[in-house]
Amino acid sequence: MRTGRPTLADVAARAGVSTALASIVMREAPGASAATRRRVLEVAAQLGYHPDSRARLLRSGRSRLLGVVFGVQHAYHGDLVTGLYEAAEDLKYELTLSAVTDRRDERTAINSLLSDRCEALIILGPQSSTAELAALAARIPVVGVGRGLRHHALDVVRNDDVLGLHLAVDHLVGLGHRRIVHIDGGRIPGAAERRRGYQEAMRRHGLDTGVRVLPGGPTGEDGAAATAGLLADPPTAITAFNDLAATGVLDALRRAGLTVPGDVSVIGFDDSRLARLTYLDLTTIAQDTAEMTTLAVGRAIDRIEGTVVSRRELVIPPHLVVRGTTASPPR
Amino acid sequence: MRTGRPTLADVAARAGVSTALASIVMREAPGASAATRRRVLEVAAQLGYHPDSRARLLRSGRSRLLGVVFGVQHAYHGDLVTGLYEAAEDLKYELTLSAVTDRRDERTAINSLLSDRCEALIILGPQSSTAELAALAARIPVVGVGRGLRHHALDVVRNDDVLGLHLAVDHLVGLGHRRIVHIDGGRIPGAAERRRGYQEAMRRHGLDTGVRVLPGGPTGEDGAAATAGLLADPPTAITAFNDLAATGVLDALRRAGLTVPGDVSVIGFDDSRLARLTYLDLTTIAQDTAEMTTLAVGRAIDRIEGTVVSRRELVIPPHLVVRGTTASPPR
DNA sequence: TTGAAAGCGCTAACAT
DNA sequence: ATGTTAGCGCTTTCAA
Repeated sequence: MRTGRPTLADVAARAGVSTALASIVMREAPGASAATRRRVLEVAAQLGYHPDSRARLLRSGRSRLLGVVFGVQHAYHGDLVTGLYEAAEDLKYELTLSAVTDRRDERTAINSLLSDRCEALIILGPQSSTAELAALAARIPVVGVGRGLRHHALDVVRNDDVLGLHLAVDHLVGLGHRRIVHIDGGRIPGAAERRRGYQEAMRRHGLDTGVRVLPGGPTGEDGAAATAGLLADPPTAITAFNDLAATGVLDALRRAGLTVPGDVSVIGFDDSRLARLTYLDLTTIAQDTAEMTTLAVGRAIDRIEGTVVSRRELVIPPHLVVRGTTASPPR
Repeated sequence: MRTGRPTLADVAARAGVSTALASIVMREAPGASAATRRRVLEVAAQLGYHPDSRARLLRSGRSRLLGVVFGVQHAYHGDLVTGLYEAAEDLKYELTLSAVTDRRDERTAINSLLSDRCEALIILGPQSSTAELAALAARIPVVGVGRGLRHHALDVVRNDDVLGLHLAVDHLVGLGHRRIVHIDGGRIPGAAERRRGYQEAMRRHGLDTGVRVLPGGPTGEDGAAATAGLLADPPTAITAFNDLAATGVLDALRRAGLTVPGDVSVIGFDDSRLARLTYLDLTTIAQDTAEMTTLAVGRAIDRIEGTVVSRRELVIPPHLVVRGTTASPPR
């Protein structure tokens, strides 16, 4: 039984070359003959050799590592991580993931990344205070994704939540709705912007007097509870803070004997997996995930490489996804 | 402006001690006076020093790192990763995550972990062939989670899918159902076991002649399609391969004018977030996530530390979660 | 309790 | 094209 894993020295010895030469081969750097290259690679495969990334990075000074903090429970973060991998790969950087869970907070996740010598941090749905993140940014580039962070030292890539609700309201008004209610997200990041987007769009359509915002929250229960208060005099359309809340809205409406979209139209927000279920078939607002991840990685690398960048906050327009929960109002 | 991040040498110099002593303090190892400890820690905080985990691990030989391969898009993997973090923390090991995405395959994910010098691999829902994993296991302990892998070199922690369907059928029979249909998962891992569990349980209740397995799959569409074939002569209860398929079943039933659970009872499998939505309120079979993750980490560490282990496959009993989609059959 | 020195596995600079 | 040497930042002897 072998005690350790093979090192570059093992490979070099067995191939009858110096470690430096073996290193050149493993790195696919120029400066080795085809024959040597072949032999070294063969021995490496035979020995099951994998370069030690820690030694490699330790020596070469740079890690070309992008640290990503994400909520492993957030379905949407999964989509974002997928996009980040693609964007990073194209630019020859690698990702190191650090999860936030119920018992592992963002600080812990960040510290672990710092010890991994990442060259920049991409934080999905940052929860730390702006001050904390700004302090961090003094030592390493920090890019927040999804939540607005107003600070001159922080880069942010986020969805245009205001526009999202403009699109939702425009769609509904286009269908003929005038009595449109917004169910709020409370103090959840993004809620204020969505609320404002709703109000602005309503005014733009001359529906100032119809503006009606109900207190709500991000969960299905929040959506259902808010809807309960609506049943006495139901509107013809409801914009929910997010898809999950929208499911609560749908549930409450149907339990009350109202049909969707026959009696009431409903729009969610996020285009989560949930919305795509044929079972729900929810009209919703989709964030441009690919664009956001590409920009986040690009921005992180710009910072690392000292590229001068003008705008610190990148706001990405979402788009409307029409499915089965919106239609013209009953007449 | 400083060019790099502070090293242990920087901290040591500034605190007026040797790096060896500073190292002792940073590692919380015994052998430094309280005064020294305080001073070093203070300087470290002041400098924003974070130990370089690469150098640290390189030198100390061991990494105490557990590599975790997971599907970043799989909601359930999120639950598992959360559990793994907790289990590892308790045992003083750390986790390194490597995601599988549409464009990043399991092999890539594993190789990256190998280069990180993890001491064991925990693979959630392994997709590689048993042969491939067995070859890997010759070099590093491999623990598969969730999917059965029959090989003497591989450790596996998985849910008892057979028992899961026993529980489902027992529950339905207890409610008075006799006409119970199972919608199959096709070639998805676990489908064969669930099918067998259904058949066994039906026979155990003397319902041999009522055994009816419909071809299906893991998606909502699969569930809906299978249900369509049932509408001419609907059973009083349906066990679906998983929660997602169950949503398709519910949708198809309700569209056909049948009520759940009034006319037909439905049981899912997984207790995913989906099932817990008040909107769905799906009776389902829950895997014991905490138990599985604890055992997976324990088993990985047993292998690393050479503890002798008898059983290579650990099969964890799931439990029934009764919600709103099951009731007594119509009379 | 503290310090000096060696070296983990690798890459980079310089030789040949 | 290939080899030699030094050293990344840390931990680990070993000695003081």
